[in-house]
Amino acid sequence: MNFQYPVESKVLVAVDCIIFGFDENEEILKVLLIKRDLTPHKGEWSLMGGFLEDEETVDDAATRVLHTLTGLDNIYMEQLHVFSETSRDPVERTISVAYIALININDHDEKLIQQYSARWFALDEKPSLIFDHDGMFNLALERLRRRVSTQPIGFELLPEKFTMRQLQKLYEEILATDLDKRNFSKKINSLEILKKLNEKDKRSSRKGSYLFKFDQEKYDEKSRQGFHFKI
Amino acid sequence: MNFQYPVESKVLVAVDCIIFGFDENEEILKVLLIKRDLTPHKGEWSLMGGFLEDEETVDDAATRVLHTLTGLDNIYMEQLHVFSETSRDPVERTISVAYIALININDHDEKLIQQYSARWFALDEKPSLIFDHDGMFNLALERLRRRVSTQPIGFELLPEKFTMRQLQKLYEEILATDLDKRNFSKKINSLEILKKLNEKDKRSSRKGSYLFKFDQEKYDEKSRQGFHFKI
DNA sequence: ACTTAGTAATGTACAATCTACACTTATTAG
DNA sequence: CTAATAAGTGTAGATTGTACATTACTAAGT
Repeated sequence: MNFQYPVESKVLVAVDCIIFGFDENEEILKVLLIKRDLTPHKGEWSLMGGFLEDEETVDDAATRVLHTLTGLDNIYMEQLHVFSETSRDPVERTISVAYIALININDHDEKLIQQYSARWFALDEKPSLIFDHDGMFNLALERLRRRVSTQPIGFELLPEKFTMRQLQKLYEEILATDLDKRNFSKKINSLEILKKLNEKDKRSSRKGSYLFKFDQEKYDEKSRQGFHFKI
Repeated sequence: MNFQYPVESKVLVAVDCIIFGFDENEEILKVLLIKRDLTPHKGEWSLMGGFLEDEETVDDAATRVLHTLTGLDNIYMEQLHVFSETSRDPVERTISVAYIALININDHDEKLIQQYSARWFALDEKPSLIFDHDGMFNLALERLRRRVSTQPIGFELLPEKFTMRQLQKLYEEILATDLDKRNFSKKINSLEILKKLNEKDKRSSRKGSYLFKFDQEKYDEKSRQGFHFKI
């Protein structure tokens, strides 16, 4: 095409990822942060991010950034919000598209985490972040809280096979509330989107507790029939 | 500051607005579209949009764009999603931040609408739009359907004073469903976020129907106390 | 082989909310 | 004073949510 728009200002576009993980041992939610190695604010904590490249969508860029830090593909990821205060990045005008990502904390590549001086932080130990990253984090947590009640995304934070207790602890942690064990499993089971396996996790007790798997096909089928996930 | 990022590609950033309005007479939801006066696709239907300027946030840009077309300030507006396919705009690489806006269809400035060759379309008469604007519209409608059940934003589409019937028709139209009159008003009243006025709308019947106002203060107070709007 | 320790698994009664459904009331135009 | 028109309202039954305590299972230790 030969058309061109009248001269308009172009800006740098970045993506920043709020990466949540669930620590199975401590049974708490954590966020993955990196020590920034660019000036300004070198050495301070920051979200993992990167700039949009020529042949990428912003989703592509976020996928790339997530892969770079974790070594993982197929990470659950969702666009959060565009942050565009003119002074948000003191270096140059940059707008940033924030993404929420959910990963199983045991899956990621330790070497990469070290290479980027990254660290998992319990939410109540999260340091202050550079630029407007604290705002991004807060919005992400809010969104996660709402999403986890209306979409079956909690499973993204757990291993493929998990116990009912793990799932409950995950929800309790994200929603910052206590739940009744009986009511919780009743509720979850009534959704009919989990497969109960003939396999037990024996680490937690002599009796062992049954493992479950999220049944994506069943969920998709039910969704097509108008089912809405709700916890 | 004297730092500078290594050379990264900058891109054009646009905002595009999906503007919904509720036609009180026809009792249907409509969308405001403009006839594009730029090449390419000159003369085809499009969302109202504009480019991000130097000293603006994307919210500012959307506010400006909305004001330009409607003459209105304080329009309810919400960031929807970033669209960034590399080929989405054939002229130049442009990413667009889509916004949903809700306005009272009777409030806008007729002259401006004419000046921009804009027109309100019933949803089932919406023409195909340029670029990826159909995708933006579809996502906006989905989002509106979810939002209207969980946030008190339906009122943005009605005049300040409205009847219970109008509110119900609005919900029926957005949710594309029929609702029971008794259950609906019971539900709405139980939320206790409307003020019933001592004033009737006599246009619709000899008896006349009471007018209501959304009580923002009461809503804010209840929200602070953990209340969640839900229809 | 029996006891113990420790978590897993499960059911019920009551309260709250949702759903379906139809008649009476108020008003004014004629 | 009658007719026409939409507004306004209640109840019973079904479903869902909530609070709450006991029994079941397993293996390790004696």
